[in-house]
Amino acid sequence: MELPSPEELMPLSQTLITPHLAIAFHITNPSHNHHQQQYYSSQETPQFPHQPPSATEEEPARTLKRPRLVWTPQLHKRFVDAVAHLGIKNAVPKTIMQLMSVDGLTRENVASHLQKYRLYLKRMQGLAGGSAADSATDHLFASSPVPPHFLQTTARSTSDHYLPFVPALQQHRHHQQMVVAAHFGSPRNAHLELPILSRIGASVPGYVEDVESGGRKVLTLFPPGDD
DNA sequence: CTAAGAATAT
DNA sequence: GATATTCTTA
Repeated sequence: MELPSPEELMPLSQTLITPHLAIAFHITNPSHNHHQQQYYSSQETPQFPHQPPSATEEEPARTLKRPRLVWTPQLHKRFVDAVAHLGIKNAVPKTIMQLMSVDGLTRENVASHLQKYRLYLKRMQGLAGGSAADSATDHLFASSPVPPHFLQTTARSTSDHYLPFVPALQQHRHHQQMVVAAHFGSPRNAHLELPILSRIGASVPGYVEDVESGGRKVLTLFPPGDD
């Protein structure tokens, strides 16, 4: 099965800044500092107010506060594809995350989304007749077709995985995106028993996308627009 | 100890 | 409401 080549992949990206940059730019908690919550390209150089009296120590990357993840339809599609490919059994946050191989995507991100998605699926099974289960909330979930076997009332025993992992093709239409300097994409999760994963060495290049959402700067893993 | 999943919190 | 974080449990 075709695995996404770097060119085929959506410009999946995660706004990431190195701990060093975060410190240097004094980027901290968005809820406390949302007015300065920004992510800078390698060229934009913000003028930060000042350095806190005793904050010159490097803070571990895992301790840094990550920006809120926005689940774009593209990203959700990757999620669904991953779940479909894995089968309900193996579709747990960690595995899904690994198969998605989206740079910067955390297990918690996936876990939270999975929880919501399962609720959606459950709610959808109730409406077997044909009445649409849309409440403007499900627009995201409705954006990607739900694989039939997701809606099994009881878990299957055999054949639960077979769908090819179809990468979301992207017509190089995303122009001037800000390419961030920080590139966390490395063979971070490159050892797994899953055969497919061994072939997925690819993490996606980094693009930065600031998005206004409810007055807060938020980060997207995909540029807005076409699919 | 890790991580899934549900329950809360922001 | 969407996503994050906490909490309990496997």
